Amino acid sequence: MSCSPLPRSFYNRHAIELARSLLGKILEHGPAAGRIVETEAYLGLSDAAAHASRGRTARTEVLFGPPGHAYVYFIYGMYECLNIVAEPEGSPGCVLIRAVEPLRGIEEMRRRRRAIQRVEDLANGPGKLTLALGITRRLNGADVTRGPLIVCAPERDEPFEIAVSPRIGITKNADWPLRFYIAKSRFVSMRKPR
DNA sequence: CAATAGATCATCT
DNA sequence: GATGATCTATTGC
Repeated sequence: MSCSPLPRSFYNRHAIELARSLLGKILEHGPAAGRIVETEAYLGLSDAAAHASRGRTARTEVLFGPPGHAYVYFIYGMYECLNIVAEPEGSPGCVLIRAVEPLRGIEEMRRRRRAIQRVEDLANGPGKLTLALGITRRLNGADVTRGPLIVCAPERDEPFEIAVSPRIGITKNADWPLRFYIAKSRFVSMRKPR
């Protein structure tokens, strides 16, 4: 089962706007798919917490490229995190995907996360969802409008309320309210800001 | 329940 | 050489 990707124009706007708009959308990688329930905006040069704040390097290259591409980076020697590049080429805003609600390919997700019992815990964190969906650095720079990793609109648009909080796990600009999540979702990550 | 330790390495100083 | 957009297991109350 597959969905049809959102167009590039969807991503060509400010990171904060994109972070809100990605909530409720479907993230699909092969047989595995989930509904995006939690995101964070990273703003670029003005945002000391953003990787791109230090300018253009080998790692941050994709952030400065055109919108609608995946930025996947390796963190803490162990995990990988998925971002979607926002804003026009040259402007490095992006959106960190922090949690998804498993929809399809749940058996595949369980296989990739052996020890996990509850469906709620399969992808409720940035490092967990990449494991559950099989997303690795091989997908860094991949075009999210073309696959194999794609983002698309849900078949039925269900209304939801968006909650806002500070971003999680950062030390710089730790009070900026750039984390967005679906208010009543059981699938958002639980860790507290620091 | 909350707090913390340990795993482990690419990136940048 | 230190740090980091994390997660899990374990310890302690």
